Amino acid sequence: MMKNEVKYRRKNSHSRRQDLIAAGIRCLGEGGISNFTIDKICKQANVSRGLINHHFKSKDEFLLCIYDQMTAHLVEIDNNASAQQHIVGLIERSFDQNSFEKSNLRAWLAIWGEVATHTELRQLHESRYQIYKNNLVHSVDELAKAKSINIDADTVARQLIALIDGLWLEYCLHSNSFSLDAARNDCYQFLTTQLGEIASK
Amino acid sequence: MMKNEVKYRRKNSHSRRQDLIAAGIRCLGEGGISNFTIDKICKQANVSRGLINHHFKSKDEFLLCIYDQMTAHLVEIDNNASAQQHIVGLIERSFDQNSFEKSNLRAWLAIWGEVATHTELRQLHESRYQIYKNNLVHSVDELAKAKSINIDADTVARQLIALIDGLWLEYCLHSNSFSLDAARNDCYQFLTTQLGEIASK
DNA sequence: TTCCTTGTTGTACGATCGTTCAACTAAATA
DNA sequence: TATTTAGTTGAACGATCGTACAACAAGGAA
Repeated sequence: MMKNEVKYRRKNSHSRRQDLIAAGIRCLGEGGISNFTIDKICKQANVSRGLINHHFKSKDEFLLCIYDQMTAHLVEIDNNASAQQHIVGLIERSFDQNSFEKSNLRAWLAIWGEVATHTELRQLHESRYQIYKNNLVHSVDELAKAKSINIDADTVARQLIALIDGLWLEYCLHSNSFSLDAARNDCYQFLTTQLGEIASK
Repeated sequence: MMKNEVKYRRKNSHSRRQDLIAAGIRCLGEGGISNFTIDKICKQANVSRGLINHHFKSKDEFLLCIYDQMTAHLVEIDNNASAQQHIVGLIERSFDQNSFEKSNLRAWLAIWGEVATHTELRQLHESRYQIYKNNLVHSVDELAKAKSINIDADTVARQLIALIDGLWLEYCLHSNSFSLDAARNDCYQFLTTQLGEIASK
């Protein structure tokens, strides 16, 4: 007889939830919301079909947890970083080759598509966006004041977010149209016209 | 007896196809790709379940026709318009209250989400984008030359497209965050920094 | 009026959807 | 070792998915 003939290995609730969330994000990334299926998610996570409903109340709540995971890093703030470092970090992270592979266009499209339907998801989405934007407004304002430049920080933040999102979207949809370097430069050029010279890195 | 006791009224193939396409776009807009269902589309179009497969070979081909319809106006060019009118028209149309209601975020998100999966859809998408962008590059280049401004038209076009798309996305996802007027102004401000003063309308 | 074309209906099919739940068992506890 | 806890399985449910197709009928042609 073999020694380890166990049919499956147990994990504690937290660890298994993480596995399932990662599998869910992978499914979203590979085939959008149509691929976001109990069957396929469980297959991705190498667990049986019924397990996901043991760890999550419903599919909707599961999606909420996935959104939480996907956006957590966007609202984290490094208190040791300067305003400029915060802004530059945001741009660099948005167009970094490594993190880029992970953040998947289709996963985001799917999530955004669901925001209109699911009340709780929309609430979390709004809340995350407010924090994300306020952090940026604060940094832009700080930087402008340090440089004695008179601008509307709210407007500049909105424009920068739009530019980043638009470039990101455009790159994902037509990756051979331009490079990530070009996208980064576009952002820095915009910042320079608004806030003067920025040391990009 | 009533005069018109007909069970249904016929339409020619073209007219019925248009009805179904309109219904399909409405379904996409209301609930994304999950709502894009033969059942629901036919209900929207007030026809029976089986009719759609009579007028379209498959659901995939139907989606292709929908994309064609949704993007047709983006690649049309008015030969009587100046370069500046072309660019201004693009911005105005992107953030016009009326046309805005029709062009629905979720329909676009759903379409973009499918681009990665369906080969033919991706090909049409790439082709449309190339035309759309080339038209803009051409206008930017013409305007810059007329003003004797030395810029890279390709870069400016890319940035403007990204800004428009990003603002549009941001507005759709957080419509109470800023106004369509603000979005328009953002675009004109960007253009002004690149090409000098633009008469916005 | 009768015939014919073709637009339209509605049922049927197998596959897959999200969820439930009884049964099982890995692994910690006593 | 025996008992308990709780993580896991897999079958089953009704609903809905995309597609196929035989039957029907609207409306023009003869």
